[in-house]
Amino acid sequence: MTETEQTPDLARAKTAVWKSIAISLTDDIAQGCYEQGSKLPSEAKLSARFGVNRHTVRRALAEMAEQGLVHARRGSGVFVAARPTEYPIGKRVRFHQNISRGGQVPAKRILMLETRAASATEAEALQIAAGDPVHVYDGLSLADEHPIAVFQSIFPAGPLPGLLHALEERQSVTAALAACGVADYTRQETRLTAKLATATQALHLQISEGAPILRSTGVNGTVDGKPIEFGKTWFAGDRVTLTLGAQDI
Amino acid sequence: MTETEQTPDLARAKTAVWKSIAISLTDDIAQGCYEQGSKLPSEAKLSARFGVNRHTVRRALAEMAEQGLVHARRGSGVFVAARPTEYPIGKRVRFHQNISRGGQVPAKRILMLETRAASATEAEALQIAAGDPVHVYDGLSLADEHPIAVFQSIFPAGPLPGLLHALEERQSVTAALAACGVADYTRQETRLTAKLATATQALHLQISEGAPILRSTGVNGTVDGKPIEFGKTWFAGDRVTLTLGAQDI
DNA sequence: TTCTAATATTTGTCTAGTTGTATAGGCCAA
DNA sequence: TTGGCCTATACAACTAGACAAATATTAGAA
Repeated sequence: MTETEQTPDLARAKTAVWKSIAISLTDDIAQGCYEQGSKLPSEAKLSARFGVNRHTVRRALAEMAEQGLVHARRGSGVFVAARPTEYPIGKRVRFHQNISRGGQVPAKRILMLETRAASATEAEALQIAAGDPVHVYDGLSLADEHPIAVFQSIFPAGPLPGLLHALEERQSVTAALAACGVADYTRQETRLTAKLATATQALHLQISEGAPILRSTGVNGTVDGKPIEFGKTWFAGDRVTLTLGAQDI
Repeated sequence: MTETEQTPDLARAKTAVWKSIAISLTDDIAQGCYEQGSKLPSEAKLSARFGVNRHTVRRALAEMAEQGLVHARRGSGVFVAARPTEYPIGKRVRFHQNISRGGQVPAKRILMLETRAASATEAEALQIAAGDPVHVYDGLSLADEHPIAVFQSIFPAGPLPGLLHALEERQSVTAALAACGVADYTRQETRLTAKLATATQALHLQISEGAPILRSTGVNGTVDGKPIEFGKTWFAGDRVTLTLGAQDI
C-alpha cells in the first residue's frame, strides 16, 4: 500500500518523514494534547495514524527522547517527560526542609519496608551486632513529581519496635522517629562519592544506565551519640547539586 | 557492519533489568541481610522496591534458583538456600578526602599556569568584570602516586601580580597566596555534583572515559569577603569519597 | 484450648500488549 | 558505490492483568 504516495511538493521540500512526525508530535505536546507524564499512543497506533512503518515512528520518538521531551519505558509506553531542572540540595540533612525552602513541592514515596538481619557494614555503622534485626526503608525522593533520588534508611529494630508502622502512616522519617520516642537526632558524618547508575537505579530516577550518580552515606544519631539511622542516598547527578554554605566549612 | 559510528556512550553495556535485580539480591544475601533459610520479601514487595513488574522479579529469582541460591515454595515464599560461593568483592575506595580542609591533598603536580581573560562565569564568581585578566592554575592531585583529582584554580590577576611565579616555586596554593600578601582565606561556598569523565579528565586520572566523577566547585575569599579563588575539582569517583564532619552540616 | 472454616497472602501459569534490538532488503540521491 | 531513509519480519525484554494452586493467618465454634 505504500507505493510512494507522497505529494510532488514533498519531493521538493525533502523533509524526512520521521522528522515531520517528530514535529507533529512535539506540536501535539505543546498544544497540551498530551499532558506531562501521560502516555502517548503506542508505536503501533502511531504508525497506523501516520501511515508509516513502526520504525519510522521510532526514529521520531528517538529524536524527541534525545531532546528530553519524552521518556520511553519498555513494555509500558512512551511518556511525556517533565523537563529536568537542576536542583540544589542545601546543607540541611532533613530532606523535606530544604526542598520546600527552594519553592518546590517535596514528596517521598515508599518503595519497600521490611525488617531483616543487618549486614556487617550496617551493623558497624549502627554499632550493633551483625545479624541483629534492622528496619529497612527503601524510598524515592521527588521534587515536583520528578524523581531526585533513591534512598535506603536502616534503623536498629531493637530500640524501635514500632517504627515500620509509624513510617507507613507518616512519610517523614523525623515524625516517625518522634513517634517512637526519638525526639531529636543529628547527622554525625556524611560521605560523598560519585558512582554510575545501575539498571534499577536508572529506572527509578528515569535516567539511563551509566549516568552519573552522587552517592551520600551518613549516620544519624541521638543527642547522646547513639547511632539511630544509617542512610544511603543516590542522587541523580544531572539533576542535583549539593550546596554547602560558608559556615559549613 | 551497522552504523557503529555513533556516540561513544553506545559502548555502555546495557544490563537487563532482571539481571541487575538478581545481582542486587545476590549481593544482599552475600552481605548477610538474608541468612540461610530465611524468607526473602515477597515478589510483590520486591517488585515495588525495584520499581518493576512482578514478572521481572520472578525472572531474577528464577536465575538465582537455577544457581541454587534460593528456592521458592508456592504459597509460602522464596527462601535462601545457600550463600553465593564465588562472589566478586566490590572495589573499595582508596582515599577519603576531607572537604573541610579546603581541598588540600598530599601531592600536587602543575599541569599548566597561564594568565588570560576571565569568562563570564569566572568573572561572576570572582566579582570582577568579564575579560579582566585572571591567573589559571591547572593541576593534578595525587596520593600514593595515584592521581585522584584534576583541578583548576582561577585567581584575579589584578590584586595578585606575582602569583604565578609564586605557584611555580611552591606547590601549595596557600603558601603562594601568603607570599602575595593574602594571609588567610576561607571557603565561601561549595557545590557538589556527579558527572561523567571527559576524555582528557580520564587521561589524567587514569580512568576510562565515562567513569564517575565527583565535581566540586567553590569560591574562596579573604576574611573581608572578597573572592580570591574560584576553584573546580574533579575527583575520580571510584577512588575518592569526600567526608563531611558533623560540624560541616 | 483446640479444631474448623473463612480469608488473606504468596507463588505458578497463562494470555496479551508494548518497547528495544537485530537482520534484511528496496529506493533514491550525492 | 555509499549512505540516508523507509519497509518488513522476528525475537527479546518488560509490563499488565487475570486466575489457579499452595500456604499462612485469623475468626469463630465446640
